[in-house]
Amino acid sequence: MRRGEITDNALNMSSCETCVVRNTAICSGLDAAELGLLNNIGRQRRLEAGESLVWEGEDSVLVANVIDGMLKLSAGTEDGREQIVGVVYPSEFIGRPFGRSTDYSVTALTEAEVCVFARADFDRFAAEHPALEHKLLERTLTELDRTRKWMLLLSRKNAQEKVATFLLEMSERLAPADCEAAAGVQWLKVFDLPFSRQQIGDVLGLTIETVSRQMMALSRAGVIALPSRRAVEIVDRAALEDMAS
Amino acid sequence: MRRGEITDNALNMSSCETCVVRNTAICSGLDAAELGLLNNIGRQRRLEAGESLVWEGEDSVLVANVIDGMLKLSAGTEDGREQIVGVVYPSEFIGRPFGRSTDYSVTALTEAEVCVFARADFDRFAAEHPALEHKLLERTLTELDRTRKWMLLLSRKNAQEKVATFLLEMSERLAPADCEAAAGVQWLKVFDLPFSRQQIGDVLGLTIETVSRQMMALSRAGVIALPSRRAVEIVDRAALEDMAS
DNA sequence: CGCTCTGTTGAGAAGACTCAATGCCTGTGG
DNA sequence: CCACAGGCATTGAGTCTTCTCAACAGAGCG
Repeated sequence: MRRGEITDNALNMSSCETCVVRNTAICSGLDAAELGLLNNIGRQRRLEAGESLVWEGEDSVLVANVIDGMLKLSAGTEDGREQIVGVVYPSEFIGRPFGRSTDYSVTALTEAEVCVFARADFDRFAAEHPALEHKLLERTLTELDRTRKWMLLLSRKNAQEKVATFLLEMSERLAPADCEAAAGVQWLKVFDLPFSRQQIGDVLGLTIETVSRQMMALSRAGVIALPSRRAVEIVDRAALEDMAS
Repeated sequence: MRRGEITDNALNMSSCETCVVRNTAICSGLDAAELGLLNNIGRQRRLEAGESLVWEGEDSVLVANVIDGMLKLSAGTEDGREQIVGVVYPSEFIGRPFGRSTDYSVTALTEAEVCVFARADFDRFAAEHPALEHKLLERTLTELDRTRKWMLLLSRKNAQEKVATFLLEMSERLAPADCEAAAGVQWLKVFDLPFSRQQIGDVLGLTIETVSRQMMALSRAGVIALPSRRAVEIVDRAALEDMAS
């Protein structure tokens, strides 16, 4: 364990410079010297799919940046109903700086690579680096907008609209970032869902059976194709957009 | 009009110093000199109940601080379904700095007093005053947590739990801030709802009829009393908490 | 006193949920 | 390479909650 951590740090020493999200994460406003300091307080960590980083209700002692992979933020009622309240993608930020409590769990959906900080260390660093706080503020504002938009889906859309909207969002957010270079490709025609049917249900506020029925209905209608369990092909995007309302 | 604005500014000149939310709003980190500068770019504005400050889809040119009253943030689908995605209370912040688009409308629920800034002016000021950005970041993080918690309610709670949760939240958030002084009173036993039944439905993702039926059921069960159209008395708080799940 | 707006009540329909059974990949071990 | 177990997904039948549509009641106002 000790051994492993030292190795992680050693790897980490060189990794801020070479980090794949170096120019898109909140670190992008920092110069080389600042980056060195940040490097000292953070460390990289690998998560298996299904592994949790933070648990609901636990004291929030960690914050993190996602380097690779996807994670879910989930909240639940006492009686076991769960809702995924957010999905975190590479270069995005996880955690609640400047605060104690966490109201949700953070769990890896795929194998993931994150850059972890002790909250106290991060808070101190952020307080001294306004550029970083500014980036974080912009991100948080964007995330708030996105979350509010999702509220409309949860409360006012029916099962068909929810599933259609979800598939469209996935086809856009799973598109690799460098597609901007290969301009024109803003979304994927074929992709693998990083979610099980159960998890899709947890995102959309539906049961697993309803998700399954809606996906099958879309498939039967020729709007999408389902070549394998996790794979989706968007056959008629215009129709899917209509159904998303 | 010119006349009016000058008068507003004149009033405003004295009002930052005497502002009732001076110590709780994002301005609280600023010293007298900074406050003077902020004073120059902002102006106070009074809104009637029902009056809108920003419209959905419109370019976001304004940001504001709420001095008094309550406002709603609402989003809608093309076919007219509406969802209230947030409620803003005194000392809270409205708007999307550092960004173009607005995805929701801002409308006064009660008569309200707000301190308005042109977004460009505010952005510039914020960039030069990290303390203000820090306050704004904390607020935005808190709002994001609150919004995520509301998602759980929208997607996983039934009508009874939704209405019970709503009434409890109202009894807490409508409690005047100075109750901290009169320690122990964290919530109100009797209060006037700032929402119509329709608006409660829009907050909870329910129809007006369902809201009405649930309120009547709670009343019949002796958990609450409804002395008038807008008034609510919490008779058995423990029972109401149980029902909120 | 009547008008309008908001809220309440009722009956029926629709959508999603629950429970239960079946089918189909995937990975493991013979 | 095949057989089998376990997990995930699909399908079906029936129920329940909420919505929809429609009528009515009551407060507030001119």
